[in-house]
Amino acid sequence: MEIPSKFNSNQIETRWYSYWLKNEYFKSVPDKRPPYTIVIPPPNVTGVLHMGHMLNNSIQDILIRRSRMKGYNACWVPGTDHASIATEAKVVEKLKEEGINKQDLTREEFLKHAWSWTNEYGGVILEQLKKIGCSCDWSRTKFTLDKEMYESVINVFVDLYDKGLIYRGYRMVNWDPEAKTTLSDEEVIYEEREGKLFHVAYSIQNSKSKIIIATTRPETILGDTGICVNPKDTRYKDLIGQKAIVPICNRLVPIIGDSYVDMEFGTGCLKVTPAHDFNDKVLGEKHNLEFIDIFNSDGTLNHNGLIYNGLDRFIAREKICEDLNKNGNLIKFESHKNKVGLSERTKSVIEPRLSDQWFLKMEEIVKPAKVAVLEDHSITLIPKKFKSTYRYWMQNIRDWNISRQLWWGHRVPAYYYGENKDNFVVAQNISNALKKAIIKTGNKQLKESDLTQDPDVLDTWFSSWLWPISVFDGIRNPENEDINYYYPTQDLVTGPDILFFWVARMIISGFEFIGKKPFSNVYLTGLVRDMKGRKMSKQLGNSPDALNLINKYGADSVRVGLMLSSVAGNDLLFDENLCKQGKNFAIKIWNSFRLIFSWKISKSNTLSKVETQAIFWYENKFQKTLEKLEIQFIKYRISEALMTIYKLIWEDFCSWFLELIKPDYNKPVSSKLIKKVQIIFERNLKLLHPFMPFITEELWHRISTRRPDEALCISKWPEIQNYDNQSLEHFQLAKDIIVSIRKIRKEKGIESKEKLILQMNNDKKVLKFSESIIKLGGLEKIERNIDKTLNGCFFRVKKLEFFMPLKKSLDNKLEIKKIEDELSYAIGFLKSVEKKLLNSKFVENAPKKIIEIEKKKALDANEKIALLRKSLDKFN
RNA sequence: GGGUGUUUAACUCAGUUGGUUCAGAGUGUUACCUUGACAGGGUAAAAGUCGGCGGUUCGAAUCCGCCAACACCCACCA
Repeated sequence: MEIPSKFNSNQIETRWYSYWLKNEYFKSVPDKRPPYTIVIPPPNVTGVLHMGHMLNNSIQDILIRRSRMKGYNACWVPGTDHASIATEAKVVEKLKEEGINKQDLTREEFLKHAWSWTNEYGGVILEQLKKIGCSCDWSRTKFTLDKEMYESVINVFVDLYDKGLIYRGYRMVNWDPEAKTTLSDEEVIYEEREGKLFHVAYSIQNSKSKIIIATTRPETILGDTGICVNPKDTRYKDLIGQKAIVPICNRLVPIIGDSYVDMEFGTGCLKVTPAHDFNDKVLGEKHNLEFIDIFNSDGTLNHNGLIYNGLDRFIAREKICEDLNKNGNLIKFESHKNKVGLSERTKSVIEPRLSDQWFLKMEEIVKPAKVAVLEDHSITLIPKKFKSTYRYWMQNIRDWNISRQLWWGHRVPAYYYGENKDNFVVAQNISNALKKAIIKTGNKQLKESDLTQDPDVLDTWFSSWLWPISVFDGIRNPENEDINYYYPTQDLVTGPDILFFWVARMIISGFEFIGKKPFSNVYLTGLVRDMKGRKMSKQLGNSPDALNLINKYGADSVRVGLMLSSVAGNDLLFDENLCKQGKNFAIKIWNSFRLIFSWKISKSNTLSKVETQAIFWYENKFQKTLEKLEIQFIKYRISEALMTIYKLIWEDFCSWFLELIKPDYNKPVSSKLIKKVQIIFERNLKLLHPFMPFITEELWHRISTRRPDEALCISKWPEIQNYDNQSLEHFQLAKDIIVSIRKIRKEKGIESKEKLILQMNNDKKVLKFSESIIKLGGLEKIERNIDKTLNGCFFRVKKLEFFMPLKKSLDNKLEIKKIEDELSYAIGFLKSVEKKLLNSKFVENAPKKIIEIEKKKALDANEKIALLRKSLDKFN
């Protein structure tokens, strides 16, 4: 097979991905092997691949591919999320461009648009995952709105409702009076605005004194149901328990005490409007205050607004101020900066408004999830620093508001009969609902058409929290083969920003619905940021186009680039140069392959001494590296593992091993050597495959013709074997000597072609790799004795002294100075060690081991000093 | 405002219960090297008072306290 000199990544990527798919290497069905399962964090169905996905999914692919090679039944389940808020917003926007208003559509019409949008763009991101090499079992692809997935969510809702864990309540939501819709927190932007702080006097019942409050929104006075002061505030604490009279509407409201009130702010007195402020709502609930809603849905005042009924909230504000002033209740106003929440789309000021919602009681069901992570450690968070975040959340858990005022999603399975909102039943579908309603009311005349389903849908997380279960249909069918085999899964890889939203809730649901944890390890990646440390976002436009990067550098290289700097849980500053580094690495591997397979092969079946040494050393080095790699993987130090392989291949394999066995120009190598090198090369490819799947598969097939069952991606990961550490130390010594020789060559300007002689006084047996030293040092030979009469220079490695006779005349003074410098350093070092050993406190307190080490340091230093003195003798 | 982290070479990061020959890696930088896989390369070198101050200890990058800067999550102040 001809080997192109240039490596073209794009060509091989498509070829090998379709080869993998054709042979169904990624497909998994339960069998006798142990399972290794990962469920993908489902990306938004309408999303496009960004750097965060690339990082996240590269890590999952590395873990999956390695496990597959290690003999596990690897199953990576892909899929997408319907992402109600994001998707609905996109659809609304698109319709708007076409001149269609959401309000003008029926629910069914809108959903039709949403589905056609989903069918058009949905799954694009999954195709993009294929581009980066993700080895998912695509036959298992799931979407959170698929029929089975939908049913699972509904079943869970009904189940939790029947257990008494779901209840109806109300909650403050962000209301956009212009669009007349609820906004999620993400859709509200806060803007600093210059406003006014009004000081308003409230009379106190049965008293001539007044109490003055400060407010930015005087129109909400009409909804006031309390006055609050800090109980520690000596100015007001005596008033607690008394009643105040709200101006204009003359309502009698209690004066309450709560430490929430900041004594320093305004007058230290707070008016409480529970129906129109997030904090006031909390206070209102805590102190049992009345909730009075004063607004219509369009932001005008309602009947509770009395004479202001029908006026817009901002006009009402001015009128009320005027009237307060007339009545003498407006003491003063001052300018005041505050943050105002605006609707992202309509830019109108949002109005906090009470709204009916569904809630899930959390207190009881979180218990096993707390234990699993914090007590029995059956679930590990990586890195473990996230445990404290997890703990904090779990201890401050609040009931989960699971309803959303949207159409795109799983519709709340509650059915109302009659006008009263409290008359409803919860059921899987309308026919079940009818049965329940008939039983509940005793009215056999009820028809399906008398029932109205709740218009809201469920929070997206209320479907994603079931993901590890529902992808295996474990909710509807808890005893099926898949769920029994694949669940619990092993690893979950995701970002720390959704540790609470998603990860914690999956743990909760796992225990609640299956009675088992959903996964054993959670690997939390960092956020991908740009070189300035900014989060990558569309608004900033600082996110590189992921697919462009792949085209430019190749998928393998981009994967390497991302992995090189991504320590678990630490944000990574993404620099395109890292992809370049990845590409250089790919090219290096490609060229090493070209070198080996360009050699002429002789029929000889022997190995030279250097070749034997090189193979022996590399075998040992490989085993030691493999051992290191296993540890790094156990600890999920994936970027370190990549660096380990990077160095094994670039340094050990290319720079040392290949240089050692490289034949002289145009000389052949023995067939025996080629066979050995081939095995070594194949094993290198195996270690590298999870990180760089495409180039490794390509080279694997170039080495020899393979049957389909011999593909690299399903080949066996090398088993760890014993290795000889001492030999590795001996080779390290040889390397140090070679480096010293190269240094002298450079210093003295000796060409690499010129053969040199190395002399030493020790027995040559101390050098186990002398032939290797001769080859890479460019030596003629190594001699047993140092000839002191010759011109040349000394160097020392460990405790050995070497001398190289040189033809060039040398400046002896310089040589002497160098040795003297080294000597004075050694003497200084010895002194500091001796000082330590003379310190009685050190000797008394330090562990024996440490003292031994110090003693050895002194001994070694003494030996070195002697050696240096001997070298100096030569010059005298 | 509450919480959680981070701060080590020009850059991105390691540094595992305080203790081996004076803190490591990759990239970058500098010098030299091109007919023999690869200039997308090779060989070598330089580069850090471990954020600041104080404490514990025979000994601190590592443990404790305070301060500073930055980041993320939560709540956003009448």
